[in-house]
Amino acid sequence: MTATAQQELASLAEVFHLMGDPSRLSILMAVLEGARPVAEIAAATGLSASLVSHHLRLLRAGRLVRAERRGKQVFYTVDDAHIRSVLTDMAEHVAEPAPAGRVPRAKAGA
Amino acid sequence: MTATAQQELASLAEVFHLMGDPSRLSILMAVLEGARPVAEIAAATGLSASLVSHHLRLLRAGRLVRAERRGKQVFYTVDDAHIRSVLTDMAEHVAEPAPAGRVPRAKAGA
DNA sequence: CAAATAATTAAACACCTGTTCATATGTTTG
DNA sequence: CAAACATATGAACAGGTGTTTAATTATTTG
Repeated sequence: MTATAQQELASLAEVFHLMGDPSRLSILMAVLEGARPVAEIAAATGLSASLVSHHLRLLRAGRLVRAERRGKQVFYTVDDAHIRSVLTDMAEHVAEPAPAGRVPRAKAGA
Repeated sequence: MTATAQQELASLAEVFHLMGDPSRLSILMAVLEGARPVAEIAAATGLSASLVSHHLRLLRAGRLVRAERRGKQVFYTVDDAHIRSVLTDMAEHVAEPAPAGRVPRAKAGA
């Protein structure tokens, strides 16, 4: 594997890692439709403003969301269209029912 | 937010979390094109067979990969087409160059 | 400038997670 | 059955991560 491929893999993993936390994911969902201020995101997700802010910083650093200040408030939105399609795709995947008789356990009785 | 929505969110986050680790992501990449035995995955990714096996168990539990035994070897493949499209989509996202003048720092000089 | 609102940051804690090393399980072959 | 190969599992360790509480920095408004 080339060095640049390694780097792209790391970047890709970083993005997924950012989406792999329930709090962050709900934040992303909250700003999926349009720009919203932090307090509103906090209210919508049920998380504290502080925690939301913490996560938003990570999401911003990973370029998953964009920030725009309007007066006292700071509005956040999803940065990219890809994020949108990914969230949609994965939602479908998760929605699928699990085919029976998969993921066999190691032993029957144990 | 409804209780089921919370649950779907958790499931969704779990899937992303599984993809959010460089080792696991490289394993997924390795089995993206077709079924491969553990030893081959280990060789392709540069990870130990033990570590690959550990991760494969998690990926199996999350239904991201499927296992099939052929003699001494166990072949693994990506479980679902959605995973494929997601990986493709996100690869594109990451490949995009960062627009200049984003993610402003807190202070100019500091 | 002081007060109030909105958001960010810092420090600390509890918990989880990836990795390694050693051992065990399963499977074929002599 | 014993040996060899392929994979899986268990225990233990190091480092990372999400969350909370408290304090701080912007921004508007009296």
